[in-house]
Amino acid sequence: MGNILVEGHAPISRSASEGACEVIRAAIVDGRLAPGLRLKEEELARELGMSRTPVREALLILQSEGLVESIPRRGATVRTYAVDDLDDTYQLRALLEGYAARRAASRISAGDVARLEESCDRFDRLRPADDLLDLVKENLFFHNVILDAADSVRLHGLVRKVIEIPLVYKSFYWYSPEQKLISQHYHRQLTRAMRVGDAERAELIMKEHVLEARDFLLMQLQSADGRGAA
Amino acid sequence: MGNILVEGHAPISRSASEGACEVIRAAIVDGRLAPGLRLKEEELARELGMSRTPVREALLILQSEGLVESIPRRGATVRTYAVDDLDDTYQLRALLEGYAARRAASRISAGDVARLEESCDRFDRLRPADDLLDLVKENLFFHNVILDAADSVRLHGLVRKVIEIPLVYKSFYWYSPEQKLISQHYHRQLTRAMRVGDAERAELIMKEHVLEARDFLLMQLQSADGRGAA
DNA sequence: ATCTCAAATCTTGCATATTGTATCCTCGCC
DNA sequence: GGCGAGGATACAATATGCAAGATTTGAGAT
Repeated sequence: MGNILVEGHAPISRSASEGACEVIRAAIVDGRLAPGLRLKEEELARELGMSRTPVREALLILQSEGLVESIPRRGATVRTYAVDDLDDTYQLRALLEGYAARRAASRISAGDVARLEESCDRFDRLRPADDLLDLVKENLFFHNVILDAADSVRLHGLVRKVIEIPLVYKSFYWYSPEQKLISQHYHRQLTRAMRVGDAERAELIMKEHVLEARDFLLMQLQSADGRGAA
Repeated sequence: MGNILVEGHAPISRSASEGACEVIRAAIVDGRLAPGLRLKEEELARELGMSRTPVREALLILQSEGLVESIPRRGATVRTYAVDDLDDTYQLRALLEGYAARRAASRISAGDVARLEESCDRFDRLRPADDLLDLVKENLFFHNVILDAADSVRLHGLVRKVIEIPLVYKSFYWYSPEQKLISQHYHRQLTRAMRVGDAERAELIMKEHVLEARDFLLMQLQSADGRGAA
């Protein structure tokens, strides 16, 4: 690998381990490190300009986050997901994010509602043709505001654990302009439910929103032929 | 600490890190390592008969599991829970275990139903006076069977992350014979719902079961005076 | 007697060395 | 010519060593 890890921005993090963890996580999530790729400690250490120890620690953390699989004595690889797994994951995500939306609806501040509306506006203006990553990020931002408004550190952690999945498995979604429109709609509806504090409705919409994303994703993956694991 | 870590049974685990992890986790969960206690790498390493490296890795894993807190350059401590935190945790547990019960009801095998019934029988025979730990473990076993029957690795992982809380915070529950009777009842009802495959009912009962546990626990903690964090 | 500042000590964080194990390759044997 | 044993190799797992940072303790001053 040709030093795809080191990006422009300076390493803000205090400890080398955390730095390594962030860099590797980012690389996995946005696809620079492809699922299934072998992660050799020494190689990563060399690229990151540190010794193997902090790399080991980073891999350990990523493993417990579920982004990395590690076979004893054989090293670590970027986790691959089977279709079943994705199904499972998205159902959990629907459950948890639905709950988050319900909680958020009765706690959210006016400021956060405004933030949601701004996000919707930005979302409207984005074109899939422009940059897929922007869409993904805006979507993430929207969901994050709700998650924060739910005001439960534990819930936040759990959801993160469930939604942090390599981009490969997500970007399919946004290729379709109709899907983007539908998401736009759901985001607007969610924002409305939040504004008026309708918790039940918020939960319902969020669940459906996530489950539709799952359906679409699974459809894409299946039609992209029978190879379940990517 | 006077070697409270090394228990009788031989270390089955292959790697030293995993072994350390299991031993320390067990010690935390069943209270031999009290919440708030400082965990010094060298001390643990000495007691476990290994070097600091695997201990470090174990602590890292336990940290991501939420059982230990670690301040950079200041070391790790056994995590303490505030009352708010417990509330939060139990609500999530209700959500997740409720979902698990729902899934399990429509998938569970006859063998697992039998296992649930046996667990109920054993539970009936236990007296709080005997050994609190037995009660806690039997309860854990019951919930685990359902969790397994839900047949979702991810869900299992999430629940584990949420229910693995030092025993200190749980044992209160069983001090009261009435609470034990009520739990017994819910376990029986859950088993019945599982047997007939009533998913909605199973979810409902499980949620109520967990939420009542929360209520009782919070009541106990609050009446045990205002010291929220133990 | 108490407060403050500094040195000594303790502890973590990272690096490097060593060991152990699994895989692969090669050479000899069948 | 194919197959298996033994060695070479690559890599992870653990140990050890060293430096930087935090905490504590003690001496001096107020």
